Amino acid sequence: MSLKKRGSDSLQFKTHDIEELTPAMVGKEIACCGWIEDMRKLGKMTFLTVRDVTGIAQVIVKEEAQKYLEELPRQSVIRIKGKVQETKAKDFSFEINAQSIELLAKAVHPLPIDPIGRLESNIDNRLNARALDLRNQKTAAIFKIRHHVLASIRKTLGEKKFIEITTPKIIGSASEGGANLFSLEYFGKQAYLAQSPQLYKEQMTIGLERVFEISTFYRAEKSHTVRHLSEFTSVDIEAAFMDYTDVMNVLESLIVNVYNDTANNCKKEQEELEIEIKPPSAPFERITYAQALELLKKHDIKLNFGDDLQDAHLRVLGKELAGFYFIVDWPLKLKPFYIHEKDDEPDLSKSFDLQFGYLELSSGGTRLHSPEKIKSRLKEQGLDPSKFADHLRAFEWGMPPHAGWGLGLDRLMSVITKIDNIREVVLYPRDSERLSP
RNA sequence: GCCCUUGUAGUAUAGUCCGGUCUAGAAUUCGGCCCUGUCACGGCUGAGACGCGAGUUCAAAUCCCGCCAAGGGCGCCA
Repeated sequence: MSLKKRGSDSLQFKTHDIEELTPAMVGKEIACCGWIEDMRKLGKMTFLTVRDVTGIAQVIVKEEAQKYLEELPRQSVIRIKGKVQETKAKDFSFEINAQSIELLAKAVHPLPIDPIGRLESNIDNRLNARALDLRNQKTAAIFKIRHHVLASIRKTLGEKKFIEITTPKIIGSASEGGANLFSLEYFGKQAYLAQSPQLYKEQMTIGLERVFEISTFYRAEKSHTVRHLSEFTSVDIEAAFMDYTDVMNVLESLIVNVYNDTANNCKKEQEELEIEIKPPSAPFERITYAQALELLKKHDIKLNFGDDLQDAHLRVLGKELAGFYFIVDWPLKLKPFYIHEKDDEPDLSKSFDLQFGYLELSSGGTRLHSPEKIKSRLKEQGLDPSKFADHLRAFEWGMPPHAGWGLGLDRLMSVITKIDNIREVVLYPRDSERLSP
């Protein structure tokens, strides 16, 4: 029996992944590996279903091979050598008649959750046993989709001439304002975990013009909701010579491509999750902040210009505007110091949020590139420009006009998979209560 | 930081409102026996639980209080 050949690779353990087995191989001797998902003993023969990451196969064990079945609990890892043969099974088009079974690793029962999901374990137990939870095909489907989402994002941004970068997560200054940062001791100095690559990605437009980063960032807020985590994955772009409408278009086509790619590449995963990924049509609806206030007025919610849109308000808007939509032209005072004002209406800003229903997925805008303007905005917001000296120096070196956004990948995942709790779509979520595993 | 809800075998649950019927039930998992075409196989059988502490009561899984844990909401989230 020859070992599995995959390009120039050969695998020591098996001749085939399970998905590579076909009814046309009846009579052929094969070896494959996987986890025992189910077992039905019928006297002098036993049916196993064995799963690897590619699929599931039925194995029949009888006669002498039955000696291998002792001490073989479910979820144990086994290597099967056998012959492909025809089957009478309902759900399989062939089966493997085992000649030998090698126990590679025993699963020690009781297991902390039901790994195949017949009894749906609660999220707490599943997160405590996350690796085992990935044997549940619903859970595995989420992270297979996530892989395709990431691949799609990299493809789209690469095609649009964005260069992938990685910026520091350990930073020396917490002076940006806004969210609370985690602090840590760094060789005797005070350091912080970055909440965003904002300043670095802006600086990188000088040398690389269009950059993007996909990384985890940190926020030390005791938020207790289904949409917040202390450690989250952000997709960030920054592009020289673009303004906020340009980067909105980038975001829009990125989202549409993600939907198209996952719709096409993740058929099995959609079945597992009992969802249909339906690509949205571009352009997404765009309403201004002022129009959002008008809409809310119709629902007897009276806000003054300059009031932020609270969660309750966004829920109302989300019912009016199903799916993806942009809220643009926010009051300047609601936006961070680096956001550019509108040329004709300086109380407004060249900014946008991308929403899905009530959920904010992304925010971005045209950035200031004049260091003088940034300094005065910093002062307006009660921040000390001297704390930004490193950053502001770069603005003296030929900072191009630029725009960008940050997109919450985990929130996007929860929208795509139609799973409300963000913890479901993150392998090992970190929130104010959970630090392990 | 504030508010609400929930803690019963490994898992997921019934019972809690209205204390006694609970020696805590069914399922699944796990162990043993039987079974040569299962497919959530089936049959027989065994093991396994009231989060912790204090209280009320003749009597507490059930009511009260505290603690712990979990889930959710608000706020926070440049």
